[in-house]
Parts: sequence; C-alpha cells; structure tokens
Amino acid sequence: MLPTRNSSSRVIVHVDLDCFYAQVEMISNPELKDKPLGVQQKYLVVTCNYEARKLGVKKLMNVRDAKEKCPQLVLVNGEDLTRYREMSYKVTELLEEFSPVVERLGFDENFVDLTEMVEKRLQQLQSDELSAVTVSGHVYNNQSINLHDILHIRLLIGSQIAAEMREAMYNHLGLTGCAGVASNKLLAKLVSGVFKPNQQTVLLPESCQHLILSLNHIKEIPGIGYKTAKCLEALGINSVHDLQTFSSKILEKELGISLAQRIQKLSFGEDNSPVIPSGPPQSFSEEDSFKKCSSEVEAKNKIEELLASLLNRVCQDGRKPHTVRLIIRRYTSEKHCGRESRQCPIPSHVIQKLGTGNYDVMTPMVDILMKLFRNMVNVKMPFHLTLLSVCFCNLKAVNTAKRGLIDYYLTPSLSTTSCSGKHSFKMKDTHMEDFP
DNA sequence: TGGGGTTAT
DNA sequence: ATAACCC
Repeated sequence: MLPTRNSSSRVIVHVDLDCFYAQVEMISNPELKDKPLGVQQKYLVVTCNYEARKLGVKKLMNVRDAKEKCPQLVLVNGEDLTRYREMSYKVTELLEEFSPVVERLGFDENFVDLTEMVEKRLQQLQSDELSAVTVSGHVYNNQSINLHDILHIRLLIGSQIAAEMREAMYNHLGLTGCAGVASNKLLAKLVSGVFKPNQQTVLLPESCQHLILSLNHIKEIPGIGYKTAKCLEALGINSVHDLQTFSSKILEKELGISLAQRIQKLSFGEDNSPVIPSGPPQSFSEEDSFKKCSSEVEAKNKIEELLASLLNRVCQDGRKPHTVRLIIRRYTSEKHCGRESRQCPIPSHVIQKLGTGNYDVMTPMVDILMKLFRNMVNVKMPFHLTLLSVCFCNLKAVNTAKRGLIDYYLTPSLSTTSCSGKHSFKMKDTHMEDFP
C-alpha cells in the first residue's frame, strides 16, 4: 500500500507579487521609483505603486479621479503586456526550480505544492533538530506554535521555503511580493494577503475558521464570483457563516450539485483541488478596446495590428496553433461583458507557414479572420463595436521526432529561419525581397 | 473597467 | 459558442 496522505496535510504556498505592472515599470525606469506611479490602460489606472496608494489612488480607478486625488501621479501606459508577460514567466520559471508543480493565476500569482519538498527536508532533520525549527514571517492570528505537532512543523518548513522563494525573486529578478503558506490553495491564497506589501504569513490548522470567518462577504471567497454571489444574496446568504449553515439540499437545487457542494466546502475553508502545473500557455490572444469601430476597413486594420503581434508571439513559442478565433464586443447601453466569437480551424498549409517569418502568412490569416468577422457582423447594416480580439488556441507541439532528413531539408520553416529581428512581422511592408 | 488568462457546459 | 471564474 502506498501511504495515503490526508488531504489536509499538504503544504501549499501562494506567491503574490506586489503591484506587479508598477514594479516592472519601476525596474525599466528607476527614476520612477520614489514617485507615485500608476499604470494606465485606456482611461483606467489598472494598478499603482504604494507611493500612489498612500495618496489615495486605487486599483482600477478612473484616470481623472486618480489625477484629482493625486495631481503628482506619474502615469505610464501599460496596454502592451509584453514586458509584463515576460517577467511573469520568469517568476514562474524561478518557482519551478524549487518544485515543478507550479500553477499560474493571472500574471502575478502562483501556487506551488511544497508537500514533497517539505517531506524531504523533514527527512534530513535529526529528531533532536525538530525542536529547533522556526517560522519565517508572520503566523496568522498570532497563534502559538506547537513543535510537537507534525503539521505545525511541516508548515513552518513551508514558511522557510516561501522565504527562500521571495529572496530568490528579489535577488534574481528584483521583484517583491507576498506569500501565504497553508494546507490548501484556498487558505494559502487568503492568508497571503494578510500582511501586505512584501511580507508572508503561515496559517496553522487551528486558525482556519478564524481566517475564513474574517471575510466580510462571500464574494471574497475565490471561486465565488459576481454571478454566484448575486445568486446567493437572493437566497439571503451574505456572510461566510450564512453559507456554512445554509441547507445543502436547497443550495444544490438552486446552483446545481457541483457548484453547491464546491462552494459550501470552500465556506469551511475546505479545498481539495490540486495544484495543477500550468506549463506553457493554452492560448495567445491580443485585444484592443475603443470607443467606436463602425466600418469593415477600420475593423480590418485593427485585426491586422492584433494579428501582427500575435504572429510574433506564436513564432517565439515554437508550437503551432490549429485554431483561430475572433471576438467582438458590440456597443450596448447596458449588459455587462457581452462578447461574441467565431472560430475555425487554421488550414494546414497556413499552419506550415506559421512561425517561419518567411512567406506571407498575414494575407491568408486576415482573409480567414475577415470571413469570421462577416459571419458575426452584417456589414451591410450599421454596426458599432467597442472591442476586437484575436486568439490563437489549440496549440500543438511540432513533432520533430517523426520528421526525417528529407522533410528537414524541405521545410525551411522549422530549421533555418528565425522569427526575431528583421524577420518579425511588419504591418504593411512585408515583401519577399526582405528575406534571404 | 483593461488586457489578458482558465475551465465547464 | 458561451458563460462562468481568476488576475
């Protein structure tokens, strides 16, 4: 028999970078370091550094409100995510060096399952050294540590690894962040935010209820989003305690058995979901929002711009997308987040040319995307779009093992060309004579 | 609300 | 293809 691990004896860390985009900008331009800094996308300040927060700037604040609150606020444009994305993956890769089981959540958060690593360190310790194990960082709720409790010992070792991770992030990448250590993802995430910038906290099992009941509303539970929260409110459920004590049967009837059981367990701090290694991305997309796009030519120009960036990204990734999708948002006075999409397989002859930087792949791709566009939008009728997005998905690894010599020499796309520098996709002036 | 991502239905 | 969730 394999030893069965009680699910509550895992050690999970949640690592959460401080105001990530602002940190990347301050690294790019150190003159911004001691100034209040906001990162702007369209008319929003999407994030800001702590200098700016002290002066009243909040995340997702309108630029006008932010400038009013804080006239000295320095703004940088953050609509191009390239540098953020690159730094984000450097963080994930650094964490993967500690343990390969790393799950990304957005660009600035990662979960790492430390269970095995903790187990190994525990085995290296002599029995008389157990009583000398210490915590790194805060203990949630100032709870007393019991060094005779193996669960405490493991979490303390987890806190030491978390501290090493944060040190490595700072030393190698210049980034600061928070960490939370607990027995599952939910609790690790909740506890990571308790002491805020650049600090870490460990949750010992006895304080689990204290942590979950400290939330002021069910929407603060990760996994309970806008829709579910509205639904729960309609049932008179507002607090975490309300959700804990609500009839399971009725909840299952209202939300469906799967969601009901999952969120009711979350309300007790129970979460058996594994840390799933993210690996390379499942999709690449680029989007642009605007006040108004109302002609086919305008749409085509925007689509070409999105596509040019995407082709460069796909090229650098090395894998090939087999599906392309076009997403639009139509102007409406109300209705939040109404997006429509059409997708189709990418023809194999186009896939072959992808990632070469050779041949014109723009033209056939734009043709495909414009067909998808006309499938969604009746261009003979007036229309008003506020967003366009292009997504490449269904990414497949290029199979190098099965390719023989002949194939190798006959397929320049895979062997002799690169996608960097002068080979990169250009908007209007890509001609054959540009290539060797 | 931006410009991304994921999974489930 | 959409809808929900996450940042």
